[in-house]
Amino acid sequence: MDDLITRLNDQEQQRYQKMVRLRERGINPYPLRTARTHTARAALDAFARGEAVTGAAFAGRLVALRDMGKLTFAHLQDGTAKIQLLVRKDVVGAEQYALLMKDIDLGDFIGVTGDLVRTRTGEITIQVATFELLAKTLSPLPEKWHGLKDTETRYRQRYLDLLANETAREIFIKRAQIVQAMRKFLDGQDFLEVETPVLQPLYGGAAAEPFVTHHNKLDRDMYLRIADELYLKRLLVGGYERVYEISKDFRNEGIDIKHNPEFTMMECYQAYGDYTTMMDLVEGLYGACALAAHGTLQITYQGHALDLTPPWRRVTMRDLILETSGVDIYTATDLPALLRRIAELNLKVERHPTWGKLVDELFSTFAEPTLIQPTFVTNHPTEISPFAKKTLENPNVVERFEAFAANMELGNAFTELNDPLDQYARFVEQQTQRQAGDKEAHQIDLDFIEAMMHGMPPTGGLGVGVDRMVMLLTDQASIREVILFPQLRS
RNA sequence: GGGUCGGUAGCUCAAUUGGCAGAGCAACAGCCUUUUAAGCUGUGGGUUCAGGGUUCGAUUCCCUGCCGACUCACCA
Repeated sequence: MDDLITRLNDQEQQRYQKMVRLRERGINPYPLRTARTHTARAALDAFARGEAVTGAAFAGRLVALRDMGKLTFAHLQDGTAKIQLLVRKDVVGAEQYALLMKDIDLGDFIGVTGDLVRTRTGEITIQVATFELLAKTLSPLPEKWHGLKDTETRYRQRYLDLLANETAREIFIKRAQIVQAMRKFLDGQDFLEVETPVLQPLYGGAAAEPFVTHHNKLDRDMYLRIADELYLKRLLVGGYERVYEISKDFRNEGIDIKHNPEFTMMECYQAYGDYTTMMDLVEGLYGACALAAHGTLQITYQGHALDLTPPWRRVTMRDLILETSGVDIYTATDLPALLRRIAELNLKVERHPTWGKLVDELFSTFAEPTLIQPTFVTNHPTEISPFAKKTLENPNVVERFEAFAANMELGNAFTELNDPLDQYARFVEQQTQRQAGDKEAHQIDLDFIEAMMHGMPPTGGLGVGVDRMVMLLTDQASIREVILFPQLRS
């Protein structure tokens, strides 16, 4: 403990000395119990309604002190609101008053009792009768006016950000409201919330590199899940018709303004639905969450006015690529033909191109930057969609959509593939990609195939990035602003 | 992983061509009975991210490393 104390800076040393003085006078700086009768919000509201609030007990953090000599104004912040304190030396007594002035610091938790009054300026204020220390603070808090701006400190010591920056506190309240609305919406549609393994012997359900870990007693490597898909579908084989899971997924990829290695995903599956069912679901879900966070479907994101009112625009990937790049992927239907068209556009080609990957590249480069208003982009290449059913008209593309708004992908859904033999063939194709060097291609999951051989109903499935949704609904450009403890470099 | 910019007191920020490292808030000692970024007087507080180099002298210039932001690559 001594080594901790010697590491304290000068302000922390002073606070520590105050704590020692308090103990010497028989005052426990960390008492066991708090007697509270009112939150700041409840008391302010009651008084504003004209009710008298007398002999009330409050608890919170001391966040401002204005010492006028024989009286002091202060502000107490609790979990609900900030409320002004008026402490008069002639009311609390010289000894107590001196305690406040000498040994209680900004940031300390205190409990006060008193009556609510209005000051001359009209502010509803607790006229303090008694006060006591509830918890001593050793480190000074960030400055009251400029707040805390240093991004590294804001993310690494999020508690300081939440204390100093009102908007940060509000974002995570909205996040909770959004997730709550999501659950309520899905529960209301008779979806069953389930939990599936995070720790998996094989990973799958998305194209991504996993985090690898090791089980010591079993002496085998395990993977943190990259998606919930393959386990949730097993539950449809098991007879549940509508299931969903809201959970962390993990992808071992770069970190940037829209990607965190662990992120929250909502996946749901609905038997006897298809991808159009999922479009209706996305519109309903986003609507419910937007209403919970905003009370309206008209939102502003990074300067863009967005209208979430259904129906959202629905456009095929082919039409969108044709419209934005001039390339018709239904004319250039094989790899050599598409490569020739792409060469004309001077577009860079990756090392292991397939027709599907090039289509995706064309889409990302030309079409995606144009997608501001909510849009369902449909009918992706079969090659990059190993879990979706092919369309009747064209086996090169599948019944799939990705939802976009403000150039951000918001969700991904399929008419789920339930043909075990086709599924096996897709896995084999993925394996080929894998052997060609694509680390993100799927491994063959025979256990999943076996499940599907027992029969899976026709199903619509959907994945929605919860962090992305919160970004959109709180107007935040960076995913780090909507994750309490985001991954930083080290 | 590449590029650009940045890291100075507890917090927010200054510091001229390379010449004693400063301010506001916070802290400390005082004054003040209606303030609310209270005010007034005085005081203390620095591994200038770390290590090396150039120089009489480095917060400043150079190199290496660490950390962050943005950006590119990557990313269903």
